[in-house]
Amino acid sequence: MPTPEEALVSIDRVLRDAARARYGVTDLTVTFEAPRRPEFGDFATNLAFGLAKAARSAPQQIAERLLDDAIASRPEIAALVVDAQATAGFINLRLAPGCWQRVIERALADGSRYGESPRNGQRISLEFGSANPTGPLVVVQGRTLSIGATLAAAFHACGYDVFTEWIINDAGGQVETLARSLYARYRQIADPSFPFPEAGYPGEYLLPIAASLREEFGAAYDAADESIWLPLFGTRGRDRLVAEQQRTVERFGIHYDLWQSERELHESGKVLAGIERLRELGLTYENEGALYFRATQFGDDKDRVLVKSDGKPTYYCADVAYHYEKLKRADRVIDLLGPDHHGYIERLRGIATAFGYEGRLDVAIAQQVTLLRGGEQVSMSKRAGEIITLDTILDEVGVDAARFFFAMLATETPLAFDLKLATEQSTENPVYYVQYGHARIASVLRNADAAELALARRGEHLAPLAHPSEIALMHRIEDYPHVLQSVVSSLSPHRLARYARDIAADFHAFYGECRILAENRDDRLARLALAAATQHVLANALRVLGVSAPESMDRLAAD
RNA sequence: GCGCCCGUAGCUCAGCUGGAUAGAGCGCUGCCCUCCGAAGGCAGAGGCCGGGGGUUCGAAUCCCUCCGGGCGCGCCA
Repeated sequence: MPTPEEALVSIDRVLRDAARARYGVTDLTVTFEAPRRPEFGDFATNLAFGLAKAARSAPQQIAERLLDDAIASRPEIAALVVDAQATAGFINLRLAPGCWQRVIERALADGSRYGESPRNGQRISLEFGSANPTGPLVVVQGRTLSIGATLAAAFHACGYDVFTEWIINDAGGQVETLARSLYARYRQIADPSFPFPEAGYPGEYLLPIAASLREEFGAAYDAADESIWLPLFGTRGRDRLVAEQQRTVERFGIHYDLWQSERELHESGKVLAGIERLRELGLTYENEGALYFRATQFGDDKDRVLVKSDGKPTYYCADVAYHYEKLKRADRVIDLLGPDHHGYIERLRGIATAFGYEGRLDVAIAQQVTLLRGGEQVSMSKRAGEIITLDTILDEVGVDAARFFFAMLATETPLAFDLKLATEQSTENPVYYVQYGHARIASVLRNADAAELALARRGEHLAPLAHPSEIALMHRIEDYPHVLQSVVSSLSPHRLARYARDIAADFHAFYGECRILAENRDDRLARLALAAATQHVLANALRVLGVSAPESMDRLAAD
């Protein structure tokens, strides 16, 4: 018995043969899709609509004839198809359960690797989540982190070598602001009347850092000149805050291969090298003392400043150099940026094209998160002081719920995130539904006879699987590798989160319809195999999402 | 003014390259544990898919336009 994919290849062939024989149409593409409504079968094709004009007849009539010519009259195809109908111009097919059972065989054989693709040697550089080193990570960054990390894991599962990078924006004026704010806090420990800078960072998170600097330095810098303390406090503050950001990221279950300091890019000469390369290419010019990049040659609105008239390079300049580095060492570079970077996309693409890497850079924008609390908008400006840190959310809802929730939404959709719902009703988070599915299977498998379960896992006793809820679940399992591919090809990790929910729903429905530990031994073996296969897929999907797959969960108390 | 994103059920959101009666969760109304975990299942109510044109056998999906909401348009980062 062929797999569903193989069966569709055969059916595709006979349908095209039939179309050629009857209507003389040769350049025909047949696409199959799973219809929304299960009563329309496992797969449907709309090819009769495309033929209608050339064949000069109604789609429904064409569908009926193709069905007669291709499916019914070919015994080898008829054996794969238990039901085939032409309705409203569509050809609806129901595959033999044996095709679906092949999927379970495969899932059981591959286990924790099911859905993965072989290594393909392609190198991906993925940058996401980067932040100023001037404060703790906030809730909104949880979204970028979650999306980026899931994307990275999906690329890895699809056979790519993924290199994840974070850029520390530590070369601009904001580090000076940090230094002044921190210095003021340091002085205030000894002299509470010491003025806090007007545009400083008022957050409480600087207080413990100031305290530890006081402990280390004593009063050593109270009378020091600004030229002495400014770089020192800037560097110390950056190091402490980056370390805290790294702790939060790690706690969120995310690993970075590189934490790239922007300052380091300058100090190592890489920025100069990047500018030099552009100069060689004839893509720079000077105007009023500043150095410009000819961005308009690459579709940008205006040329962009690389080096300001005061001799200091811009942030963009560092990014030019950084992207030059990334493009040289990766086959494909992906940036996942925040919503305030729309205007930046063309500029980045310009870099790639200028350096001769056109089409190798993708920039995705994760849209804004608006914070609400009980329907009221929460202001999130750092200057106003009220910041909701990512750690706060992790404390309240846990890593699993946060990872799943943020990955669940399409990247380009703005999100209204209600803190009250997230914290008070965390048990309503769909992640628990998915995890419960996994735990429920684990529980059933524990109740099974160990020897029998081992036998079932060999995937040799699947023949009884034919109930609609069993077919639906097998179909869903078959879909998993395609979902992973689609996550990667469209940079849409939310599809995986949706899929996890869907397969959990299919399992729960199957569980309600069919008793897994059935009286009949054949049924029992087959259903144990299906449950075990489902468990693998759930665990694999959750792993990519960065969510744990528990063997058991605490029962909720009855109301 | 120009550019990007969004507008789908009371709320939060799916709907992949155009397909059949537009889906899910939460919330709401009913059922279902002498049986593998009720954080579950089944059934139901709830929609001019922002408005208007167009393309198509067929449009939530593509094109144009208008209306709403958000965000960008620095020698800031």
